[in-house]
Amino acid sequence: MSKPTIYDVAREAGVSIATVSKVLNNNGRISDKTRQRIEGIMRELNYEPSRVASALTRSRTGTIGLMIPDIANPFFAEAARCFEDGAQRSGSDLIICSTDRDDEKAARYLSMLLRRRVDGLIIASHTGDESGIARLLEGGMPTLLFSAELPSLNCGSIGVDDYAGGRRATEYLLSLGHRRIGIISDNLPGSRLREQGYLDALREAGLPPVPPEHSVRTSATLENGRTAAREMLGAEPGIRPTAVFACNDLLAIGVLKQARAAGLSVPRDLSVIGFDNTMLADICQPALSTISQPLREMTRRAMDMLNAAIDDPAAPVSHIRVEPELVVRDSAGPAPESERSEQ
Amino acid sequence: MSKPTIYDVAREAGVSIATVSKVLNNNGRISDKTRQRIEGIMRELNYEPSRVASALTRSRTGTIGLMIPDIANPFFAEAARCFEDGAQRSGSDLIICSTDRDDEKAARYLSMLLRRRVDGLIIASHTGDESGIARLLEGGMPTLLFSAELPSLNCGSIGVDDYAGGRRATEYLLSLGHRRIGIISDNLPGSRLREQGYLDALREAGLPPVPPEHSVRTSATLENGRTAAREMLGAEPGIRPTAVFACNDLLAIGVLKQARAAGLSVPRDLSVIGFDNTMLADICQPALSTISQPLREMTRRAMDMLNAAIDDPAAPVSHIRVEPELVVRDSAGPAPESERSEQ
DNA sequence: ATGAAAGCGCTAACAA
DNA sequence: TTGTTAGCGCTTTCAT
Repeated sequence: MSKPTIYDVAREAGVSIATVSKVLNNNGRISDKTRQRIEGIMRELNYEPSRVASALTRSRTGTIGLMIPDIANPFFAEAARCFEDGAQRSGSDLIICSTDRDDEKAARYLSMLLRRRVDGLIIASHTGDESGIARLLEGGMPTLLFSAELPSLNCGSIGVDDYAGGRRATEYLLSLGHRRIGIISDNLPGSRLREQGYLDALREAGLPPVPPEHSVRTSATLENGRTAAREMLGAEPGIRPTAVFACNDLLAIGVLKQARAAGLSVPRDLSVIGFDNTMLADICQPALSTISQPLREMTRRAMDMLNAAIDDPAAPVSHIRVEPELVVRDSAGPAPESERSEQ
Repeated sequence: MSKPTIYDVAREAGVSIATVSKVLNNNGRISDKTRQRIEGIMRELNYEPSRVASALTRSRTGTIGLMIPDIANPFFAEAARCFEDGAQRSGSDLIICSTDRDDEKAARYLSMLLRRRVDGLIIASHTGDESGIARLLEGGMPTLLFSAELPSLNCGSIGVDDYAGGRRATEYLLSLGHRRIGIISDNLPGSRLREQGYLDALREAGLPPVPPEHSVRTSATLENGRTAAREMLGAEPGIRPTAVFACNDLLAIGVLKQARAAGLSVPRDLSVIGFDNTMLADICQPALSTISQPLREMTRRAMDMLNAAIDDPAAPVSHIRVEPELVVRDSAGPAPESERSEQ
């Protein structure tokens, strides 16, 4: 009473297993009559061909690994969903691994994925140590970096143009008349680029360098955003920032929360802009103006790139950067009259 | 230059593959000396044993399937994270399938999981058609229903006590003096139980039956919550509900949004209570009072149950119901003076 | 158009 | 303690 195998189907149909295999994979020449008979029997037997057996003979398992920091983080959950759909379209399944940005955990997952002989790997969780990825590449594993570039490695990548995004966010704030603009950034490489865009935008606007107390770097949680904001907004009006650029939505929402707790009205007393445009941006109050990553497009292209790499591991890798977009909602407004820049 | 196999290790170590297999699985008697030599060689060769080959010989693949409506939905993302950790602890990997509550999609995923020969299945996505699950059970697939019971099927299940949760939410609102309490519920079986708890609580409080316009059933999106609230709150004060129980957080947040749009202050003019206690409840404004599902505990026990079923498919199934808990935040308050019930 | 047979990389008796 | 061997359920030449 165990699961039927290809032998059962063959016996029942009075043909050889080779024939059954051919109808399974739709190759070879099979007469319509036998094909239909065999298909009927498969249905009758509730036959499900073993993908583990076929993975052993072919070189492909039809599974791809996705490493992210945490599936419970809405940004990555949304990305994972897109990847899942993409994998599905190309007949693969996804194994999602939440690394918590823990190098040891990441290494364990990596080994697991290798043992599973995944066809390819998408890494959306920068692990700090490039050596693991370098070894993957040496081993010939098709690998794609998502939202992270490692220029020293010959590994394809796709991500939003973080620098442009940071710049765009800052320019928007500047255009609203803000001149004291704080930043809360994450430790990740992408976040550093966003910060660089921010700095350049300020410099080009002729503003003085950002004082250290208006720039904090932390890791991306709501609570950290709050803490950072508490310090930054503690100063008196006229000194504290009139706007802050948070390098992701979670941090931005922490700022919103803290502003409220401190009795500051957003956007009247303080403007806030985030990054990522997760569903949270639409849920918080006031709704968050933010920089949107075109996830759907990014993941679609990522899957295309990965599939290409799987089909031809020798193909040259590419690095793609897509344009982020400003999404205006309600959390950023004109700088207070008294603080307006002259431009 | 392909991936090393057990043969490569054996040759290099000058032993048979059986010996290598034994150190791999830590069984059989192996002298410490050879074990260490073999382990050294494995490391040297960067050997990763093929789990697909071992899955073919043993009966287990070490993977379990998780069917949910949508990984991008925070409640399920949080649950998936817990499941992932649980699977990890027992040495398995998770394949997550977002069905969008689409029966056809669910069927496709189901077949894929069967072909992958998953060791077990957690179904957290009620698909409406029990026949698929019935067939699974017949086929001997260890299956666990999460947040859904199918009394007609001999399938283990674990979930929160929805009835008690609905009741608890409603009693809380009653205790705040509300007497016109609306409900927005989902189509899912769990949601119906929550609604039943709500109805019973109202009846026992001696309140008149809920008029139809104070009870809407829709599917769980923020937008639907908003729409439902728009209708329900359109009536004049004195007629419209002073409180609404939304059967999940997403719907509740929709209500919050609509209340704000309609110029109603929460909780002064309207109290709102949700269900699930997702991270959203803490992010929205005012923070949402809600009924919490002890996800961590539920998923831990779920994994235990599933593993037990995998180890002994003949063992009797159990149905576990865990207690939900009221989490008080800021979205529910006393009923307006003029509306207080007498009790 | 169909079949026979040799693997794929492992595990698990059973021998030695 | 170690080795031999027969599968596991498929795919894929190569014959027929």
